Amino acid sequence: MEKHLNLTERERTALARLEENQRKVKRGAMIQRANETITELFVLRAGRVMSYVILPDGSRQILRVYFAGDFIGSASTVYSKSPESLVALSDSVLCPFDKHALRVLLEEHPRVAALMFVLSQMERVSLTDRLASLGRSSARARVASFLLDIIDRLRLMDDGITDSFDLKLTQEEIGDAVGLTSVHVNRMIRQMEADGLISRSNGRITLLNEKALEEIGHYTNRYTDLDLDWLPNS
Amino acid sequence: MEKHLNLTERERTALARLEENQRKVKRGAMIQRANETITELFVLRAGRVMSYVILPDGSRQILRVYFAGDFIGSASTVYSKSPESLVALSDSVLCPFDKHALRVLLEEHPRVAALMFVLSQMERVSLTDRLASLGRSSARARVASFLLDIIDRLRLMDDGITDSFDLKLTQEEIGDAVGLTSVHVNRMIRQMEADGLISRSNGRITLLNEKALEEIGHYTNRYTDLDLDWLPNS
DNA sequence: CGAACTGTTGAATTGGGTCAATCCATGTGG
DNA sequence: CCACATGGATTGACCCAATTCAACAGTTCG
Repeated sequence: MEKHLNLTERERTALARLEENQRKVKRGAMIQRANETITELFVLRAGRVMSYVILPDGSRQILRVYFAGDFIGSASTVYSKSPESLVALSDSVLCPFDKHALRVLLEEHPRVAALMFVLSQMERVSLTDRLASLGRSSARARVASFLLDIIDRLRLMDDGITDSFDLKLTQEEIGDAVGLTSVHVNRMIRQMEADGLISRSNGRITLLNEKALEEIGHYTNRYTDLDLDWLPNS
Repeated sequence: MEKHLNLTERERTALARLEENQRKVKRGAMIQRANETITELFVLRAGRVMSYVILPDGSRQILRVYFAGDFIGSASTVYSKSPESLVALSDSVLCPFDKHALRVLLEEHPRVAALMFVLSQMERVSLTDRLASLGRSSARARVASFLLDIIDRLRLMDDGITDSFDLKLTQEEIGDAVGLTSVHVNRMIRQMEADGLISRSNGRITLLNEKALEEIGHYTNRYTDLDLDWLPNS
């Protein structure tokens, strides 16, 4: 994200201070449980994390998958009890910090505050895209756009990624993210494989025809084409 | 929202400056068209507005309904082309301001910046609730939670509201908001009416058994129980 | 007054869910 | 090194919630 805003030394230091403390967590570890009191948020330094909620009938909705560099748990800035659970999808490194540290940061570094606002807006738009996907498209489309979103977000962090990536999600989890059962996710994936759109080996997925997948999933890459010039200059 | 943060005179003035210009729009007026270039955002001073996207197959997903006091179009802070359309659901009054005005505001008033961040987080959580609703619950549940969300948001602005409100949405629009067809929305509403959960006259809806509706819709009111004490003090 | 929405209802259809069996890869403890 | 347990992937048969299609009624408004 820093590529969009030339941070001053002072700002850089202030942000780095948030990452002073580190906590390693194992795959599957619960980082935050829904409805429990929270005062911390995190920078995800390495690994992969998901947020989700469990409905009263036991079904799960995965809200978002997070990657290195993301701020997570920022709902704690508004609610005293967490609206969502956070679980590590792979061994991860978290940098926890108190919401009061965030206050100091926002007070002293208005440009960083603006940046936080912007990041929050990006996440909002990403959620609306997924809302449209769940509300108005077919199972096939949902799976396609989900895969595309994940790979595009991985590309933001790692320029080396071309057309294949490690999903680190079971088909059940994919289903819980896009509102389908694991059985039906499997059918869609196998169908996409049969159609030559993707291929798989181990947990690794290769997108063989990204153009077609974008069409199927009604997908738009929002991560290019940002306009952050209006942000305060150093 | 100001009830949560005692703004100083200076801050109040700065916020008021955003509302210097007014624009009246009629019901049905397009305020912002998806994919068109944008540089403005708005404070919705009076009336009701919705945001939505149209998918390539022509179907529509309503992303959010906005009420007086809401900031709208804030995606313009990140994207040069609007990711969503905005249309007035009733005659409305908008206060447009340029994103550069937002920059000045954020630079000079860190507490206001923090507040904007917080509002943005609240909207994010609201979207995740709806995501869970679309992804993992039945038609009945979706309609129930949608109605509850609307009435709770109206209550925030108007303490006089008890159990009835004007939806100002057609059944087709409700469907486009919760991912159903208008036909099925009608069936759910009539069923809820037959079950004595709601009643209707004109466009007005009365919730006869809110407790039961919350149960059915897996609904949690997020608007109570906020924790904003950490926000910078004046 | 007529056109164009909006709401309502029934009948037929279907996309995705449910249930259940089987396969397969990884452990893991003895 | 083997026997067995466990969790995910895969597939088929059947089911059902929601969609589609279609007809009609009530309202609004130019």
